[in-house]
Amino acid sequence: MATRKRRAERREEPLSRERIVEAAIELLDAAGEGGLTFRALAERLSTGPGAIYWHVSGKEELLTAAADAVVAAAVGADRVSAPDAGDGAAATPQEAIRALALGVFDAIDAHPWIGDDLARAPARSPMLRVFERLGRQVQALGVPHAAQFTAVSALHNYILGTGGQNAANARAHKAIEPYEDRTAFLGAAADAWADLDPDEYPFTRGIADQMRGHDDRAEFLAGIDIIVAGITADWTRTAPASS
Amino acid sequence: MATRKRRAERREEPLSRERIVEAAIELLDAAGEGGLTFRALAERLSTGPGAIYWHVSGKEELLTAAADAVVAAAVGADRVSAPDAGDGAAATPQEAIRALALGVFDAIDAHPWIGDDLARAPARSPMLRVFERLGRQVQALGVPHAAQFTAVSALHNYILGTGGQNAANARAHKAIEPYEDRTAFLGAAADAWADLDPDEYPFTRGIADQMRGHDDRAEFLAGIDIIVAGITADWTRTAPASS
DNA sequence: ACCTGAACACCGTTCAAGT
DNA sequence: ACCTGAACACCGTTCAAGT
Repeated sequence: MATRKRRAERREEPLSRERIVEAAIELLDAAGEGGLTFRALAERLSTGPGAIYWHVSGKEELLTAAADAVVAAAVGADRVSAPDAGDGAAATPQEAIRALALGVFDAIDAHPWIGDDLARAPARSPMLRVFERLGRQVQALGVPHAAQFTAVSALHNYILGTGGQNAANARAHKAIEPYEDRTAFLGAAADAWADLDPDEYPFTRGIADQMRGHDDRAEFLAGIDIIVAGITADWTRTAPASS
Repeated sequence: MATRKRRAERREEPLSRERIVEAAIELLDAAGEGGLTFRALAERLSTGPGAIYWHVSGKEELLTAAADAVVAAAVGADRVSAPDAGDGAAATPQEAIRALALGVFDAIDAHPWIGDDLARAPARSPMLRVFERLGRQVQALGVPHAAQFTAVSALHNYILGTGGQNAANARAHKAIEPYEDRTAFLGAAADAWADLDPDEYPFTRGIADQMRGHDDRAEFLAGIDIIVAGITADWTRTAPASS
Protein backbone atom coordinates (compact mmCIF):
# COMPACT_ATOMS: atom_id res chain seq x y z
CA MET A 1 0.00 0.00 0.00
CA ALA A 2 2.75 2.41 0.91
CA THR A 3 4.64 1.68 -2.28
CA ARG A 4 1.48 1.85 -4.31
CA LYS A 5 0.73 5.24 -2.91
CA ARG A 6 4.24 6.57 -3.48
CA ARG A 7 4.10 5.46 -7.07
CA ALA A 8 0.69 7.01 -7.57
CA GLU A 9 1.99 10.33 -6.32
CA ARG A 10 4.79 10.31 -8.84
CA ARG A 11 3.10 9.04 -11.98
CA GLU A 12 -0.43 8.01 -12.82
CA GLU A 13 0.10 5.64 -15.72
CA PRO A 14 2.80 3.00 -15.97
CA LEU A 15 5.66 3.56 -18.34
CA SER A 16 5.03 2.58 -21.94
CA ARG A 17 6.67 3.06 -25.29
CA GLU A 18 3.84 5.37 -26.24
CA ARG A 19 4.22 7.60 -23.21
CA ILE A 20 7.99 7.74 -23.70
CA VAL A 21 7.68 8.79 -27.35
CA GLU A 22 5.08 11.37 -26.40
CA ALA A 23 7.35 12.87 -23.76
CA ALA A 24 10.27 12.82 -26.19
CA ILE A 25 8.25 14.83 -28.71
CA GLU A 26 7.40 17.39 -26.04
CA LEU A 27 11.05 17.72 -25.09
CA LEU A 28 12.11 18.01 -28.73
CA ASP A 29 9.49 20.66 -29.46
CA ALA A 30 10.40 22.65 -26.37
CA ALA A 31 14.18 22.63 -26.57
CA GLY A 32 15.16 21.31 -29.99
CA GLU A 33 17.42 18.40 -30.75
CA GLY A 34 19.72 19.10 -27.86
CA GLY A 35 16.76 18.98 -25.50
CA LEU A 36 16.17 15.25 -25.82
CA THR A 37 18.24 13.65 -23.10
CA PHE A 38 17.70 10.38 -21.32
CA ARG A 39 18.10 12.21 -18.03
CA ALA A 40 15.62 14.94 -18.91
CA LEU A 41 13.25 12.33 -20.28
CA ALA A 42 13.56 10.25 -17.11
CA GLU A 43 12.86 13.26 -14.94
CA ARG A 44 9.80 14.17 -16.95
CA LEU A 45 8.55 10.61 -16.59
CA SER A 46 9.49 10.48 -12.90
CA THR A 47 11.83 7.57 -13.27
CA GLY A 48 15.49 6.72 -13.81
CA PRO A 49 17.24 6.79 -17.17
CA GLY A 50 17.64 3.03 -17.16
CA ALA A 51 13.89 2.43 -17.16
CA ILE A 52 13.55 3.87 -20.64
CA TYR A 53 15.82 1.21 -22.07
CA TRP A 54 13.32 -1.44 -21.14
CA HIS A 55 10.90 -0.02 -23.72
CA VAL A 56 13.21 1.45 -26.31
CA SER A 57 16.52 0.17 -27.64
CA GLY A 58 18.33 3.50 -27.61
CA LYS A 59 18.30 7.11 -28.69
CA GLU A 60 18.18 6.46 -32.40
CA GLU A 61 15.08 4.31 -32.17
CA LEU A 62 13.50 6.94 -29.96
CA LEU A 63 14.16 9.70 -32.46
CA THR A 64 12.85 7.65 -35.35
CA ALA A 65 9.73 6.74 -33.40
CA ALA A 66 9.15 10.39 -32.51
CA ALA A 67 9.58 11.54 -36.11
CA ASP A 68 7.38 8.72 -37.32
CA ALA A 69 4.58 9.67 -34.95
CA VAL A 70 4.67 13.29 -36.09
CA VAL A 71 4.79 12.46 -39.79
CA ALA A 72 2.00 9.92 -39.43
CA ALA A 73 -0.20 12.51 -37.74
CA ALA A 74 0.60 15.10 -40.40
CA VAL A 75 0.02 12.89 -43.40
CA GLY A 76 -2.85 10.77 -42.13
CA ALA A 77 -3.51 7.08 -42.13
CA ASP A 78 -1.97 4.92 -44.79
CA ARG A 79 -4.92 2.66 -45.49
CA VAL A 80 -5.81 2.21 -49.11
CA SER A 81 -9.46 2.51 -48.18
CA ALA A 82 -8.86 6.20 -47.52
CA PRO A 83 -7.03 7.16 -50.70
CA ASP A 84 -6.85 10.91 -50.06
CA ALA A 85 -5.71 12.77 -46.98
CA GLY A 86 -8.51 13.71 -44.60
CA ASP A 87 -8.82 17.36 -45.55
CA GLY A 88 -11.18 17.30 -48.50
CA ALA A 89 -10.88 14.94 -51.43
CA ALA A 90 -8.27 16.19 -53.91
CA ALA A 91 -9.71 16.36 -57.40
CA THR A 92 -6.52 15.63 -59.33
CA PRO A 93 -3.32 13.71 -58.60
CA GLN A 94 -1.44 17.00 -58.94
CA GLU A 95 -3.50 18.51 -56.15
CA ALA A 96 -3.09 15.41 -54.01
CA ILE A 97 0.68 15.59 -54.43
CA ARG A 98 0.66 19.25 -53.46
CA ALA A 99 -1.46 18.52 -50.38
CA LEU A 100 0.84 15.70 -49.36
CA ALA A 101 3.99 17.73 -49.84
CA LEU A 102 2.47 20.62 -47.94
CA GLY A 103 1.61 18.29 -45.08
CA VAL A 104 5.26 17.35 -44.70
CA PHE A 105 6.35 20.96 -45.12
CA ASP A 106 4.04 22.18 -42.38
CA ALA A 107 4.98 19.32 -40.07
CA ILE A 108 8.63 20.33 -40.34
CA ASP A 109 7.65 23.93 -39.80
CA ALA A 110 5.91 22.96 -36.57
CA HIS A 111 8.60 20.49 -35.45
CA PRO A 112 11.89 21.57 -37.05
CA TRP A 113 13.81 18.70 -35.44
CA ILE A 114 12.16 16.19 -37.82
CA GLY A 115 13.88 17.85 -40.73
CA ASP A 116 17.28 16.40 -39.91
CA ASP A 117 15.89 13.12 -38.77
CA LEU A 118 14.03 12.46 -41.99
CA ALA A 119 17.25 11.89 -43.86
CA ARG A 120 17.52 8.30 -42.61
CA ALA A 121 17.69 4.99 -44.39
CA PRO A 122 14.63 4.97 -46.66
CA ALA A 123 13.77 1.32 -46.11
CA ARG A 124 12.32 1.80 -42.62
CA SER A 125 12.07 5.55 -42.53
CA PRO A 126 9.15 7.61 -41.26
CA MET A 127 9.08 8.97 -44.79
CA LEU A 128 8.15 5.59 -46.22
CA ARG A 129 4.49 6.43 -45.80
CA VAL A 130 5.00 9.65 -47.75
CA PHE A 131 6.82 7.74 -50.45
CA GLU A 132 3.93 5.29 -50.65
CA ARG A 133 1.33 8.00 -51.00
CA LEU A 134 3.34 9.90 -53.57
CA GLY A 135 3.62 6.65 -55.47
CA ARG A 136 -0.12 6.15 -55.62
CA GLN A 137 -0.58 9.64 -57.03
CA VAL A 138 2.16 9.16 -59.58
CA GLN A 139 0.35 6.02 -60.65
CA ALA A 140 -2.87 8.00 -60.89
CA LEU A 141 -1.00 10.49 -63.05
CA GLY A 142 -0.60 7.71 -65.60
CA VAL A 143 3.17 7.38 -65.40
CA PRO A 144 4.22 4.04 -66.89
CA HIS A 145 5.51 1.47 -64.45
CA ALA A 146 9.12 1.65 -65.60
CA ALA A 147 9.30 5.39 -64.88
CA GLN A 148 7.43 5.40 -61.57
CA PHE A 149 10.36 4.80 -59.27
CA THR A 150 12.36 7.65 -60.77
CA ALA A 151 9.43 10.02 -60.64
CA VAL A 152 8.52 9.26 -57.04
CA SER A 153 12.15 9.44 -55.96
CA ALA A 154 12.50 12.87 -57.53
CA LEU A 155 9.53 14.20 -55.58
CA HIS A 156 10.56 12.43 -52.41
CA ASN A 157 14.15 13.66 -52.46
CA TYR A 158 13.07 17.21 -53.25
CA ILE A 159 10.70 17.21 -50.27
CA LEU A 160 13.43 15.77 -48.06
CA GLY A 161 15.99 18.32 -49.21
CA THR A 162 13.69 21.28 -48.68
CA GLY A 163 12.73 19.89 -45.30
CA GLY A 164 16.34 19.68 -44.18
CA GLN A 165 16.98 23.19 -45.42
CA ASN A 166 13.96 24.54 -43.59
CA ALA A 167 15.01 22.79 -40.41
CA ALA A 168 18.43 24.38 -40.72
CA ASN A 169 16.84 27.78 -41.28
CA ALA A 170 14.62 27.35 -38.27
CA ARG A 171 17.64 26.44 -36.17
CA ALA A 172 19.65 29.44 -37.37
CA HIS A 173 16.61 31.64 -36.99
CA LYS A 174 16.12 30.70 -33.35
CA ALA A 175 19.82 30.91 -32.60
CA ILE A 176 20.18 34.44 -33.92
CA GLU A 177 17.06 36.15 -32.71
CA PRO A 178 14.14 34.22 -31.23
CA TYR A 179 11.50 36.85 -31.76
CA GLU A 180 12.32 37.84 -35.28
CA ASP A 181 9.73 36.68 -37.76
CA ARG A 182 10.32 34.62 -40.86
CA THR A 183 10.35 37.36 -43.45
CA ALA A 184 12.80 39.36 -41.35
CA PHE A 185 15.05 36.34 -41.24
CA LEU A 186 14.85 35.92 -45.00
CA GLY A 187 15.64 39.59 -45.33
CA ALA A 188 18.79 39.12 -43.28
CA ALA A 189 19.80 36.17 -45.46
CA ALA A 190 19.17 38.27 -48.55
CA ASP A 191 21.40 40.99 -47.10
CA ALA A 192 24.16 38.45 -46.58
CA TRP A 193 23.82 37.35 -50.19
CA ALA A 194 23.88 40.90 -51.46
CA ASP A 195 27.22 41.37 -49.70
CA LEU A 196 28.90 38.44 -51.44
CA ASP A 197 31.97 38.88 -53.60
CA PRO A 198 30.70 39.85 -57.08
CA ASP A 199 33.57 37.99 -58.67
CA GLU A 200 32.74 34.69 -57.06
CA TYR A 201 28.98 34.90 -56.61
CA PRO A 202 27.47 37.08 -59.32
CA PHE A 203 24.33 35.00 -59.72
CA THR A 204 23.56 34.61 -56.03
CA ARG A 205 24.12 38.33 -55.49
CA GLY A 206 21.81 39.12 -58.35
CA ILE A 207 18.82 37.22 -57.00
CA ALA A 208 19.27 38.28 -53.38
CA ASP A 209 16.52 40.85 -53.78
CA GLN A 210 14.27 38.22 -55.28
CA MET A 211 14.55 36.03 -52.22
CA ARG A 212 13.81 38.88 -49.88
CA GLY A 213 10.07 39.07 -50.25
CA HIS A 214 9.30 35.48 -51.10
CA ASP A 215 6.97 33.13 -49.32
CA ASP A 216 8.89 29.91 -48.82
CA ARG A 217 5.71 27.85 -48.73
CA ALA A 218 4.71 29.10 -52.17
CA GLU A 219 8.28 28.64 -53.35
CA PHE A 220 8.24 25.05 -52.16
CA LEU A 221 4.98 24.36 -54.00
CA ALA A 222 6.33 25.95 -57.16
CA GLY A 223 9.18 23.47 -56.99
CA ILE A 224 6.70 20.61 -56.69
CA ASP A 225 4.91 21.93 -59.74
CA ILE A 226 8.16 22.02 -61.70
CA ILE A 227 8.85 18.39 -60.91
CA VAL A 228 5.30 17.27 -61.71
CA ALA A 229 5.56 19.17 -64.99
CA GLY A 230 8.83 17.40 -65.72
CA ILE A 231 7.30 14.03 -64.92
CA THR A 232 4.33 14.53 -67.17
CA ALA A 233 6.32 16.22 -69.93
CA ASP A 234 7.72 13.05 -71.44
CA TRP A 235 7.33 9.54 -70.04
CA THR A 236 10.04 8.00 -72.12
CA ARG A 237 12.84 10.36 -71.08
CA THR A 238 12.19 9.91 -67.36
CA ALA A 239 13.35 6.30 -67.41
CA PRO A 240 17.06 6.03 -66.56
CA ALA A 241 19.39 5.30 -69.41
CA SER A 242 20.37 1.90 -68.05
CA SER A 243 16.96 0.32 -68.69
CA MET B 1 67.18 23.91 -28.38
CA ALA B 2 65.92 21.05 -26.25
CA THR B 3 62.34 22.22 -26.59
CA ARG B 4 62.81 22.85 -30.27
CA LYS B 5 64.03 19.34 -30.73
CA ARG B 6 61.20 17.79 -28.73
CA ARG B 7 58.69 19.68 -30.78
CA ALA B 8 60.35 18.64 -34.02
CA GLU B 9 60.10 15.03 -33.00
CA ARG B 10 56.42 15.29 -32.46
CA ARG B 11 55.26 17.41 -35.35
CA GLU B 12 57.00 18.99 -38.32
CA GLU B 13 54.75 21.89 -39.17
CA PRO B 14 53.12 24.24 -36.68
CA LEU B 15 49.40 23.92 -36.11
CA SER B 16 47.18 25.76 -38.57
CA ARG B 17 43.55 25.87 -39.49
CA GLU B 18 44.42 24.14 -42.73
CA ARG B 19 46.21 21.26 -41.07
CA ILE B 20 43.40 20.84 -38.56
CA VAL B 21 40.74 20.68 -41.25
CA GLU B 22 42.84 18.25 -43.23
CA ALA B 23 43.23 15.95 -40.23
CA ALA B 24 39.51 16.25 -39.50
CA ILE B 25 38.68 15.07 -43.03
CA GLU B 26 40.98 12.08 -42.60
CA LEU B 27 39.31 11.18 -39.33
CA LEU B 28 35.85 11.60 -40.82
CA ASP B 29 36.70 9.49 -43.85
CA ALA B 30 38.23 6.76 -41.73
CA ALA B 31 35.65 6.44 -38.99
CA GLY B 32 32.56 8.39 -40.01
CA GLU B 33 30.85 11.13 -38.10
CA GLY B 34 31.49 9.55 -34.75
CA GLY B 35 35.18 9.44 -35.53
CA LEU B 36 35.71 13.18 -35.33
CA THR B 37 36.63 13.91 -31.73
CA PHE B 38 38.69 16.72 -30.31
CA ARG B 39 40.73 14.17 -28.41
CA ALA B 40 41.35 11.98 -31.45
CA LEU B 41 42.13 15.06 -33.50
CA ALA B 42 44.55 16.33 -30.85
CA GLU B 43 46.31 12.99 -30.73
CA ARG B 44 46.68 12.90 -34.49
CA LEU B 45 48.13 16.40 -34.40
CA SER B 46 50.32 15.59 -31.40
CA THR B 47 48.85 18.25 -29.20
CA GLY B 48 46.18 18.82 -26.58
CA PRO B 49 42.48 19.31 -27.32
CA GLY B 50 42.64 22.90 -26.18
CA ALA B 51 45.12 23.89 -28.89
CA ILE B 52 42.53 23.30 -31.58
CA TYR B 53 40.29 25.97 -30.15
CA TRP B 54 42.89 28.59 -30.89
CA HIS B 55 42.34 28.05 -34.63
CA VAL B 56 38.73 26.97 -34.78
CA SER B 57 35.73 28.16 -32.80
CA GLY B 58 34.23 24.73 -32.15
CA LYS B 59 33.06 21.49 -33.65
CA GLU B 60 30.38 22.97 -35.87
CA GLU B 61 32.78 25.33 -37.59
CA LEU B 62 35.21 22.46 -38.02
CA LEU B 63 32.60 20.28 -39.68
CA THR B 64 31.47 23.06 -41.97
CA ALA B 65 35.05 23.82 -42.94
CA ALA B 66 35.70 20.15 -43.67
CA ALA B 67 32.58 19.82 -45.80
CA ASP B 68 33.38 23.06 -47.57
CA ALA B 69 36.87 21.90 -48.47
CA VAL B 70 35.57 18.62 -49.90
CA VAL B 71 32.77 20.26 -51.89
CA ALA B 72 35.11 22.93 -53.22
CA ALA B 73 37.54 20.28 -54.44
CA ALA B 74 34.72 18.30 -56.04
CA VAL B 75 33.06 21.18 -57.80
CA GLY B 76 36.08 23.25 -58.73
CA ALA B 77 36.90 26.90 -58.42
CA ASP B 78 34.12 29.43 -58.41
CA ARG B 79 35.73 32.07 -60.57
CA VAL B 80 33.60 33.40 -63.35
CA SER B 81 36.62 33.29 -65.63
CA ALA B 82 36.34 29.47 -65.56
CA PRO B 83 32.65 29.06 -66.39
CA ASP B 84 32.65 25.27 -66.74
CA ALA B 85 34.06 22.65 -64.42
CA GLY B 86 37.54 21.51 -65.30
CA ASP B 87 36.67 18.22 -66.93
CA GLY B 88 35.94 19.19 -70.51
CA ALA B 89 33.75 22.11 -71.52
CA ALA B 90 30.07 21.23 -71.28
CA ALA B 91 28.32 21.99 -74.53
CA THR B 92 24.88 22.82 -73.12
CA PRO B 93 23.60 24.18 -69.81
CA GLN B 94 21.78 20.87 -69.34
CA GLU B 95 25.06 19.00 -69.53
CA ALA B 96 26.75 21.48 -67.22
CA ILE B 97 23.98 21.00 -64.66
CA ARG B 98 24.34 17.24 -64.91
CA ALA B 99 28.12 17.47 -64.46
CA LEU B 100 27.71 19.74 -61.46
CA ALA B 101 25.11 17.52 -59.83
CA LEU B 102 27.22 14.46 -60.46
CA GLY B 103 30.18 16.17 -58.84
CA VAL B 104 28.23 16.60 -55.63
CA PHE B 105 26.83 13.08 -55.87
CA ASP B 106 30.26 11.54 -56.23
CA ALA B 107 31.71 13.68 -53.46
CA ILE B 108 29.04 12.37 -51.09
CA ASP B 109 29.69 8.88 -52.30
CA ALA B 110 33.38 9.26 -51.44
CA HIS B 111 32.74 11.11 -48.16
CA PRO B 112 29.31 10.08 -46.88
CA TRP B 113 29.58 12.28 -43.80
CA ILE B 114 29.12 15.42 -45.93
CA GLY B 115 25.63 14.30 -46.76
CA ASP B 116 24.22 15.15 -43.37
CA ASP B 117 26.32 18.22 -42.98
CA LEU B 118 25.16 19.78 -46.21
CA ALA B 119 21.73 20.42 -44.80
CA ARG B 120 22.87 23.58 -43.03
CA ALA B 121 21.80 27.17 -43.24
CA PRO B 122 22.04 28.03 -46.94
CA ALA B 123 23.40 31.53 -46.43
CA ARG B 124 26.93 30.45 -45.48
CA SER B 125 26.74 26.81 -46.48
CA PRO B 126 29.37 24.84 -48.38
CA MET B 127 26.59 24.32 -50.89
CA LEU B 128 26.48 28.01 -51.71
CA ARG B 129 29.08 27.51 -54.42
CA VAL B 130 26.91 24.77 -55.95
CA PHE B 131 23.90 27.05 -55.77
CA GLU B 132 25.86 29.76 -57.55
CA ARG B 133 26.99 27.49 -60.35
CA LEU B 134 23.54 26.02 -60.82
CA GLY B 135 22.27 29.57 -61.04
CA ARG B 136 24.61 30.47 -63.86
CA GLN B 137 23.46 27.47 -65.86
CA VAL B 138 19.81 28.21 -65.23
CA GLN B 139 20.49 31.69 -66.54
CA ALA B 140 22.18 30.16 -69.58
CA LEU B 141 19.08 28.04 -70.04
CA GLY B 142 17.18 31.27 -70.67
CA VAL B 143 14.94 31.15 -67.63
CA PRO B 144 13.49 34.61 -66.98
CA HIS B 145 14.79 36.40 -63.91
CA ALA B 146 11.57 36.10 -61.92
CA ALA B 147 11.61 32.31 -62.20
CA GLN B 148 15.31 31.75 -61.58
CA PHE B 149 15.25 31.51 -57.82
CA THR B 150 12.52 28.88 -57.85
CA ALA B 151 14.26 26.86 -60.55
CA VAL B 152 17.66 26.86 -58.87
CA SER B 153 16.10 26.07 -55.50
CA ALA B 154 14.33 23.06 -56.96
CA LEU B 155 17.58 21.65 -58.33
CA HIS B 156 19.49 22.55 -55.20
CA ASN B 157 17.02 20.98 -52.80
CA TYR B 158 16.74 17.83 -54.89
CA ILE B 159 20.52 17.42 -54.87
CA LEU B 160 20.58 18.02 -51.13
CA GLY B 161 17.80 15.54 -50.46
CA THR B 162 19.36 12.80 -52.55
CA GLY B 163 22.70 13.48 -50.90
CA GLY B 164 21.24 13.05 -47.44
CA GLN B 165 19.53 9.87 -48.50
CA ASN B 166 22.72 8.47 -49.97
CA ALA B 167 24.64 9.33 -46.84
CA ALA B 168 22.03 7.48 -44.78
CA ASN B 169 22.28 4.51 -47.11
CA ALA B 170 26.03 4.48 -46.85
CA ARG B 171 25.76 4.56 -43.08
CA ALA B 172 23.27 1.71 -42.97
CA HIS B 173 25.27 -0.17 -45.55
CA LYS B 174 28.45 -0.02 -43.48
CA ALA B 175 26.61 -0.82 -40.27
CA ILE B 176 25.03 -3.98 -41.62
CA GLU B 177 27.78 -5.54 -43.65
CA PRO B 178 30.97 -3.68 -44.55
CA TYR B 179 32.01 -5.84 -47.47
CA GLU B 180 28.71 -6.09 -49.21
CA ASP B 181 28.60 -4.10 -52.41
CA ARG B 182 26.09 -1.49 -53.38
CA THR B 183 23.80 -3.57 -55.56
CA ALA B 184 23.62 -6.24 -52.87
CA PHE B 185 22.57 -3.60 -50.40
CA LEU B 186 19.90 -2.31 -52.75
CA GLY B 187 18.75 -5.87 -53.17
CA ALA B 188 18.34 -6.22 -49.42
CA ALA B 189 16.35 -2.99 -49.31
CA ALA B 190 14.19 -4.27 -52.15
CA ASP B 191 13.57 -7.47 -50.21
CA ALA B 192 12.45 -5.43 -47.21
CA TRP B 193 10.04 -3.50 -49.42
CA ALA B 194 8.69 -6.67 -50.95
CA ASP B 195 7.81 -7.87 -47.45
CA LEU B 196 5.72 -4.82 -46.57
CA ASP B 197 2.06 -5.09 -45.64
CA PRO B 198 0.13 -5.13 -48.96
CA ASP B 199 -2.73 -3.26 -47.33
CA GLU B 200 -0.61 -0.34 -46.24
CA TYR B 201 2.13 -0.22 -48.87
CA PRO B 202 0.79 -1.58 -52.15
CA PHE B 203 2.72 0.85 -54.32
CA THR B 204 6.05 0.48 -52.57
CA ARG B 205 5.72 -3.29 -52.64
CA GLY B 206 4.95 -3.16 -56.33
CA ILE B 207 8.09 -1.32 -57.34
CA ALA B 208 10.45 -3.19 -55.04
CA ASP B 209 11.63 -5.32 -57.94
CA GLN B 210 12.20 -2.19 -59.98
CA MET B 211 14.57 -0.77 -57.40
CA ARG B 212 16.52 -3.98 -57.18
CA GLY B 213 18.62 -3.67 -60.31
CA HIS B 214 18.83 0.08 -60.60
CA ASP B 215 21.95 2.18 -60.73
CA ASP B 216 21.44 5.00 -58.24
CA ARG B 217 23.75 7.32 -60.12
CA ALA B 218 21.66 6.98 -63.28
CA GLU B 219 18.53 7.31 -61.17
CA PHE B 220 19.84 10.53 -59.68
CA LEU B 221 20.61 11.94 -63.11
CA ALA B 222 17.18 10.97 -64.37
CA GLY B 223 15.75 13.04 -61.53
CA ILE B 224 17.87 16.00 -62.59
CA ASP B 225 16.56 15.60 -66.13
CA ILE B 226 12.99 15.60 -64.86
CA ILE B 227 13.53 18.87 -63.03
CA VAL B 228 15.32 20.51 -65.96
CA ALA B 229 12.46 19.38 -68.21
CA GLY B 230 9.99 20.90 -65.76
CA ILE B 231 11.95 24.15 -65.68
CA THR B 232 12.09 24.50 -69.44
CA ALA B 233 8.53 23.26 -69.98
CA ASP B 234 6.86 26.53 -69.15
CA TRP B 235 8.53 29.65 -67.78
CA THR B 236 5.38 31.34 -66.65
CA ARG B 237 4.12 28.53 -64.43
CA THR B 238 7.38 28.15 -62.53
CA ALA B 239 7.03 31.53 -60.85
CA PRO B 240 5.33 31.20 -57.45
CA ALA B 241 1.72 32.33 -57.25
CA SER B 242 2.54 35.22 -54.92
CA SER B 243 4.44 37.22 -57.53
C1' DA C 1 8.26 -8.34 -15.63
C1' DC C 2 9.49 -4.01 -14.82
C1' DC C 3 11.87 -0.28 -12.50
C1' DT C 4 15.83 2.15 -10.00
C1' DG C 5 19.89 4.94 -9.94
C1' DA C 6 24.75 4.61 -9.30
C1' DA C 7 28.58 3.83 -12.26
C1' DC C 8 31.23 3.54 -16.70
C1' DA C 9 33.22 5.36 -20.58
C1' DC C 10 33.01 8.71 -22.98
C1' DC C 11 31.99 13.71 -24.99
C1' DG C 12 32.84 19.27 -26.19
C1' DT C 13 34.66 23.09 -24.11
C1' DT C 14 37.21 26.07 -20.78
C1' DC C 15 41.07 27.95 -18.61
C1' DA C 16 45.05 28.56 -15.61
C1' DA C 17 49.54 27.83 -16.55
C1' DG C 18 53.32 27.50 -19.41
C1' DT C 19 56.68 28.86 -23.57
C1' DA D 1 51.02 34.55 -29.83
C1' DC D 2 50.39 30.05 -29.35
C1' DC D 3 50.24 25.69 -26.95
C1' DT D 4 49.31 22.34 -22.95
C1' DG D 5 46.46 19.20 -20.47
C1' DA D 6 43.86 18.87 -16.31
C1' DA D 7 39.24 19.88 -15.04
C1' DC D 8 34.19 20.89 -15.70
C1' DA D 9 29.78 19.80 -16.96
C1' DC D 10 27.74 17.11 -19.31
C1' DC D 11 26.36 12.81 -22.43
C1' DG D 12 24.31 7.59 -23.79
C1' DT D 13 24.32 3.23 -22.00
C1' DT D 14 24.87 -0.67 -18.68
C1' DC D 15 23.85 -3.38 -14.86
C1' DA D 16 23.48 -5.08 -10.16
C1' DA D 17 19.96 -4.64 -7.17
C1' DG D 18 15.42 -4.08 -5.97
C1' DT D 19 9.93 -4.81 -6.25
